[in-house]
Parts: sequence; C-alpha cells; structure tokens
Amino acid sequence: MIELYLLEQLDAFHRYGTLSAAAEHLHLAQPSLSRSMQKLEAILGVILFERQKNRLTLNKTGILAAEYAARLLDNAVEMERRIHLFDKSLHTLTIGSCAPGPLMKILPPVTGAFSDFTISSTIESEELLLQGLRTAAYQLIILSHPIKSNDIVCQEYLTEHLYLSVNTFHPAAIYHSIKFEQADGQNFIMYAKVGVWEQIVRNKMPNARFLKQEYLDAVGELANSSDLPSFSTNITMEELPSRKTNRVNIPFSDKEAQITFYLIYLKENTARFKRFLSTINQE
Amino acid sequence: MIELYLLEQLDAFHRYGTLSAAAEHLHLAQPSLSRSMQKLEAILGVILFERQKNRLTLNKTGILAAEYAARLLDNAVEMERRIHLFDKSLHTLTIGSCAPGPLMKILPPVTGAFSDFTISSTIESEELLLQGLRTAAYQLIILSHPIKSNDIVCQEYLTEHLYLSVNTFHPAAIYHSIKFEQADGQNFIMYAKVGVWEQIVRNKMPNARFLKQEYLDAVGELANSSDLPSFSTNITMEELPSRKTNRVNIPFSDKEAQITFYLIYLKENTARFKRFLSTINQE
DNA sequence: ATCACTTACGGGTGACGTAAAAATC
DNA sequence: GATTTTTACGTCACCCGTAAGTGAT
Repeated sequence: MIELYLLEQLDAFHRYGTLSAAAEHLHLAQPSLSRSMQKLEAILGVILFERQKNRLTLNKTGILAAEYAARLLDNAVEMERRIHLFDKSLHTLTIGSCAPGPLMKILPPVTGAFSDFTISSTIESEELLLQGLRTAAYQLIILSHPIKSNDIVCQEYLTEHLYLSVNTFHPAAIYHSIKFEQADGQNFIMYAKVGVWEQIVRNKMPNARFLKQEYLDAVGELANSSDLPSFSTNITMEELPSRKTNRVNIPFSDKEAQITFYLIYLKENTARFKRFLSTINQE
Repeated sequence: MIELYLLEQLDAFHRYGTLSAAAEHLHLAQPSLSRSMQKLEAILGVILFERQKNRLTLNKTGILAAEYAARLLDNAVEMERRIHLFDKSLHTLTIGSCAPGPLMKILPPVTGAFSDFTISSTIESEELLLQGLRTAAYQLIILSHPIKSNDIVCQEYLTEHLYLSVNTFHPAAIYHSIKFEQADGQNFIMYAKVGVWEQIVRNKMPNARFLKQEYLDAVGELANSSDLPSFSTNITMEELPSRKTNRVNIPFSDKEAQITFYLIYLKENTARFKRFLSTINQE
C-alpha cells in the first residue's frame, strides 16, 4: 500500500512547483523529496514526471495523481477531525436552556454527577434547543413548557419568580409586591442572555428601556453603582447572594412573572440521566 | 500525518476481531499489531480500544475510526487503479471497427506508426463504436457510413468486396460472378466476428445457414477440409494469401456486396492521427 | 494447556540529512 | 554566482520478528 507521506510530498511539489520550494514548506531536505518522487513512481509503476537536467515537472499522469493525492489527504484530515469530534462528544455533556436561572441551579449538581465529562452550556431559543436535542447537539435541554413525544422524556424541574431589584432609595422600594404596569417606563439594567424572560418584560412593559449587559458580573456591579432598577429572581438571589445586599427585591405579582421549567432529554439517554435527575428532584 | 499501514491494520483488526487473526491475514506477528494499535491511539490522541487482560475490543470511537479507515483505504486503492488506467490510456490506442476487413488492413501500418503504443482492437456494432468514441473508449473507429459532426473527423478509407469462396469441385466454381440469390440455401462457414457483413448475408440469403467459427484460423482450415462454401473479400485475399490456394473466389455482383468504410476520430485527436492517416491514403 | 495480549530486546529496512556534482539561468 | 536536480554516503528512526511473561478460558 502506498503511504500518505509520499502523497503529501507529491501534493507539496504540485503546489509549489519545485522540489526545493516543496522541501522548504515540508521542512525536509530536497534530496529526500527527489528520492521520494522516484519511489512514488516505482511504487505506482507509472511515470509521473518529465525530467530535464535542471527541471522537474509533472506529466499528465503526475498531475492526475497529485489531484487524487490532494483529495485523499483531505479525506484523511477530515477523518481525523471527525474521530476527534466524536470522541469529544462522548465525553461532553451539552446542556441548553431557554433561561439562565435553571441553568445556574442545575450546573453544580451536574458537574458533580458527571465529573468525568466536560460540561458545556448555552442559553438558546426554545426552537433551536428542541432542534438541537434531536440532532444530538444537546443532550439535555430546559424549556419553559412541557413536551410530549414518544422519544422524549420531560419532567418538571422548578419554578422561577421574577423580582424587581432596586436600591433602597428607589421609590418602589417600599412595596411588598409590584405589577409590571407600575414599573413600566423606566430604564432597566438587564443581562443580555435572559432567554424567554426578555419577551415577557418587553411585552409587559412596552415603554421601558433595557440596557443589556453581555456579562453577568457587569449587571451586578452596574446595579450597585447606579440607581437604575434591574431584575432578580428567586434563583439568582439564591445562587448569587450579592444580589441581596444593598438591594431591595420586590416580587412582580403578575402571573407572567412566574415560569415553570422542564427538563427534557431523549429517551435513549434515560439510563444516563435517570439516577442523577431523581436525586435532583429530591432536593 | 497518520499513515495508511496503521489504518490497514486497524481495518484488519476490525474485520477479524482479534489481533492474532488480523496478524495472520496481514502476514505479520501479533506483537507488531499490538504496538501499532497503541501507536494509532497515541497519534490520534484518542482511546480506540477497551482492554481486558486477555481481550482487545474496539470501543465506539474505535469502531468509527475503523469504518473511516476502511473508506479511506478504499479510496486509496481506487486512486491507484485510476492512475494506472489513465496512464495506460495514454499509451494505448484502441481501434474499433464494424468489420474485420478494414481492421486487418489498418493494423500493420498503425502498429508501425505508433510503435510506442499498445494497440488494442475490437469488432463492435456501429452504435457502440460511436458511443465509445465519445467516451474515449476508442480513439479511432471504422464505420460503414460517413459521420458528420462538429467535433469529429471522418475520411473515406477503402471499399471491401465480398466473394463467395468455394473449392474447385463446387458447382459454382465455374462462374465469374454470382448473385446472393443464386447462392442462397446453402450452408456457409462464417467467421463469427464479421460485424456488419452478417446482417447483409442473412438478409440477402434468408434460406442459407451459417456455421459460425470463433477463430479466424478455424474458418480457413474448415473451408479447406470440407466442401462447404465460405466467404472472402478483396482484403482477406490480400492479407491472408492462403485463402486463394485451392479455393475459387467468385465475386458477388449485388450492390450490397460492396461496402465503403470510413475512418472516424475526434477532432481533438487530429494532431495525433493526421500524419499517419495521410500516409495511409497515399497507398 | 491453549489462546490472546503485552512488554522487552535485537535487527534490518528505509527515510532523512549532509555533501558533492552536474546543469541551467 | 545562484538555483535546481540527482547521486552518494552515513545515520538514526522505526517497523518488524522472536522470545518471554501475564492473564483468561
């Protein structure tokens, strides 16, 4: 069987036109290439080059061979890439959620239970999440509504409540609860990746403006250093205790301010998740 | 770059299940395979096997890799095959004819003029010849009628006359010419690959029977040792002088007993054939 | 005891580098 | 003189085989 290193060298010669140039790019000495090309002809039993004293050129067969070689090398590289990708997928758990809250909540126990896996997580639209679950881009997704399907398992996870988060001097700080309507028209600091929450607050407070922050840290810091209102939830208050210091959190009383999230995964992955998810729900 | 010999060994292990069996088929010692498989994992940076003390099995990644390997190896052999084929085509001149006469006539000068080529020739139906010319299966074809086309060159070659060939005791031996009608109803010895001639004699002598001989030699010998009539032509008489000894050759006088043949090749091959074909016609 | 895999050791092929020569620009 | 190819020669890597060891059936 012909070996790939020879085809690599042929390909390089084809690309760069001379043995010297090819050798340069391959980090080899020219004589090695000269010999390799002779060897290639011997192995194939075919003349690939026209030889002048000072010049080596591919003949028609040589050009054809070089083109085939390039294709084969591409295939080889692609093969390696796919093997790596597949292997990685076997050791990676990708979780997608339509909101950051339940993700925050689930990541610690997941990293614990799947300690030999790389955990990767994303906030994404519900539509793409469901697609991604089918294409194995996600192994576990979190949606704001249940899914019924033969090949899917769906279980209720938790309910998140939205709060208005203001500093103590804010006029609303004295309320025990508030309606979206009352909070409308202000400028809010908002984390950029709040997922489904964004449509809700935009719909319910059509006159409000939202200053989106890409980084979660920045949201907290900005909120503390400015008088602008922001949002928090039962989950963020639990997971990020700093959200409670120096801030007053007032629950929105509208029914839209509560979302129940569902854990969803393919039935074929049941064995993988069952034990873990049962412990989750016991908490 | 990963080398193909490693993939061959992986493929063999995948096929045969154990290192020993694979080694047997590859004509290698087991330890070599054992090391190669370890090396493969090292190169790819991926675990391909599950190792028990006494047993080696491919894991999921390993199976995937073996499947890719098989594909890549297939591609490699296919590539070699195509290169050989292409190279061969560059040094092979394939001539197809719809009748053996003009082929006999043209082969000697062709082999002389293209002495560094392998000459390959076939008798084939006119339809397939024309197809083959387009697909480069033939570089030169000989048909019984001219072809007009933008990308094709066509030139008249020669005219062949059909003769009835009988021994001296045959009743027809006294004629100077004969019509198909007069010869009908007899049993003829006929070469199997007479191409277009076959339809002609069958049409013009519907009551005759034809004893087809695969080998040209057999036709001559049978004709000499039996009293059965056979066929000859101005060309066979010239190229195969034995056809004239002890036989009487009587020309058929019907117009269908004459065929003019045409040399036909692709315009792109003009440079290749022009000089040669001009010398041919001067004779 | 046989089979299957791994590790250890030694050998020979061959892939590569350096040096030098020939030829062209 | 600079560049390009080829040949010659030495070296080192590495691929393979043999031998020996371990564990399983």
